[in-house]
Amino acid sequence: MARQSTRAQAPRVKEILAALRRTYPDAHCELEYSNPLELLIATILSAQCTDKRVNQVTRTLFQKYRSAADYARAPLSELEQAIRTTGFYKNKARNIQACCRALVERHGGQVPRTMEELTALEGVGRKTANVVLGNAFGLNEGIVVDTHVRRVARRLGLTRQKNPEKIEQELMQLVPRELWTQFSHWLIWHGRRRCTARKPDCEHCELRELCPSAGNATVD
DNA sequence: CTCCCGATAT
DNA sequence: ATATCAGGAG
Repeated sequence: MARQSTRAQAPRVKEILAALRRTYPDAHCELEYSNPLELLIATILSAQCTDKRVNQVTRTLFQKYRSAADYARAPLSELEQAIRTTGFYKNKARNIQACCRALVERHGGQVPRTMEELTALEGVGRKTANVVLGNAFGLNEGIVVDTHVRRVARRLGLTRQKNPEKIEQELMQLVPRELWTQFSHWLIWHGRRRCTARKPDCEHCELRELCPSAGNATVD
């Protein structure tokens, strides 16, 4: 049987967007930052780690390292220890340093504002680039597809894809561009508060009547 | 596909 | 004990 076209999905998508807006009117980036560089570093640290822990680490990290040059010249072992509790700390420390050295050498110590320049940085893929573009610069260049967006979008039947880039392409066809950044926040908030990975709370879910997985959210 | 990896909820 | 957490690179 044919899967539903994006055109056939359109009315249901509008209802889902309205319900998300109604349920999470204050959804926002929960990583704490005060400039684009801090958001870039926080997002690199957020891989397979809770925002809560990232914020715990960055609160002190951002006092010690204030510019790309600060990370670029720091002893690697010192950087590793400072971020150790976020996990994957050797990769993350190496990526942050290489990334910041590239910022100093190619971008005058500033964070670039294009997808191409961002994803050319070490440790920065489309997900991290979309977080920075959308939240630090207010640019809707794409849709953040993290573990929550992937799981919730699949459970809601908005995509059947598993590859994050294919999921992003399909979601971009379904959601108006001016909502891309908010849409990511809505799905992430929903993924954390209701549609959790291990024990989704379908009984109290505000999207229950719009969700094909309600009651048996077996999709990962 | 595998590897990287500590902290926490279940 | 084990799954999961705002992924990316080889």
